[in-house]
Amino acid sequence: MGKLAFFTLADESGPIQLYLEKATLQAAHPDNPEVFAQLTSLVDAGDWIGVRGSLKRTDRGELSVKVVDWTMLSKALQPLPDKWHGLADVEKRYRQRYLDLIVSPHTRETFRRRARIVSTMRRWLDERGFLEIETPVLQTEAGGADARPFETHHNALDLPLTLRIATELHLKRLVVGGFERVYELGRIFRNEGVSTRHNPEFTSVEIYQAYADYHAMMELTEELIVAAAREVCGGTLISYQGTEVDLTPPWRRATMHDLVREATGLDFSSFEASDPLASRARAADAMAAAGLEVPAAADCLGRLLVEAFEQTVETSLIQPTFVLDYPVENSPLARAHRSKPGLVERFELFIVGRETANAFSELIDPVDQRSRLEAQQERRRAGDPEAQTVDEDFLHALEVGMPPTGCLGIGIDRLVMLLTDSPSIRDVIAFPLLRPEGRSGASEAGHEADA
RNA sequence: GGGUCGCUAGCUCAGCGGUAGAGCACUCGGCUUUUAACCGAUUGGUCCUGAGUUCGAAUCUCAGGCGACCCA
Repeated sequence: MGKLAFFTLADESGPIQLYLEKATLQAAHPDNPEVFAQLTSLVDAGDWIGVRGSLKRTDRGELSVKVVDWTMLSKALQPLPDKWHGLADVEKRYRQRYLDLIVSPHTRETFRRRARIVSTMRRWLDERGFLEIETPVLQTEAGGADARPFETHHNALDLPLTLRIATELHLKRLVVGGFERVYELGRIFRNEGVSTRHNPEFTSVEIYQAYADYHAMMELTEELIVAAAREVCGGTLISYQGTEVDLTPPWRRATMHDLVREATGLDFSSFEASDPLASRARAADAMAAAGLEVPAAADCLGRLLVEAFEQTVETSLIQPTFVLDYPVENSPLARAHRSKPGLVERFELFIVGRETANAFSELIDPVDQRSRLEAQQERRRAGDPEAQTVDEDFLHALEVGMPPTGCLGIGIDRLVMLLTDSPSIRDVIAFPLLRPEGRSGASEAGHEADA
């Protein structure tokens, strides 16, 4: 049996070396000559132990605790992953996140940053008089976005319910009620596929400001995201997956028409004809001639424009870019453009080729809103499962009277990906949705290991 | 939805038609100023599942499961 041993003791604040000297321990425990052997033989990597002792620097200069007493706080029954290689298996990192967190400081740092981003955004909004109000997750009608909801059921009321796909329609009711600045930062659920950019439950913040329009929301977007970037990246020049991204405002503003024309040479405003079908046909021919796909579901000029944008422009928008003025057909909740017929006052923010925010001057005209939602309902009947429904109570609220309002929605997960240099949305969600494993899955994963 | 790749010990991986392996971890013993791997020994496996080909399958074929990445 030796006379000396070294352990590394770590808690969330970091590691420190334990200097274990047989003579010191025995002198402190004259009644237990085996104290050194017990400590070195009973303690394994992963156990939680407590120690008492004095600080010293070893001959190698490492700050250490010279241990005189110790106690086992919690025993690890499962061995830790290889201390050098860590958890290389991506799937295992997601399925057993607790292990990933133990062995990967980088993963821990990502979730610390996520927390700081969220708290910075809340503080920024609170300081400017925005009020956070929680709206229902369980809804009889899922509205406010083009997406399919999760369906559930309330037993006592025998009532079918859906999980919310957006917070929009309730926050607008609050504006009707007189709150001029409201927001909600919370979980949204969409019954859709899973990818490096999509998780069925994700976090968004929606912000509503009365007497503002989408131009004001652009400035708000810049300031809010810059505040988060400064908090976790220390500035506005960041690197994402090897690409330099400059978040210094002001960010580029460009209309969807101009961006599509730049990329393809196609001027969609020139396709307009007196007959909507003729407009659509002219645009379709031009797109086909330019080598673009023309999906049948894109049944009008506006949808074709968006299609052309998605095919040719979207992924090329690396530096932050506000894309302005969307077709009315794709934006049933946005206000008609003040000067451009057929368009709405809406922007989406793209960074590293990904939609990161969406905003508009709100549609507050209840008559216009009703006809747009009825058009959506018609699409739904025609087989589009993502088309919106008519929410009569929401329309009633608009009839009571809503002030001009700007709104903004930001995808928190995608923003966190950007600011933590994470390639997959699963890297920024602690427990992303995964298909259950057939055999060992849930039961074995229940035995947690500790650091 | 399409394609490519992966799944072998707790972890990281090798083996690619002929007795299932290595390093680390675990257990036991030795060493003791170490910074991923000190020295010895012992443990440890439904080679993802199922079917097929074969004298013989972790290995080849097919189907399925679970993932990763790319494309739409």
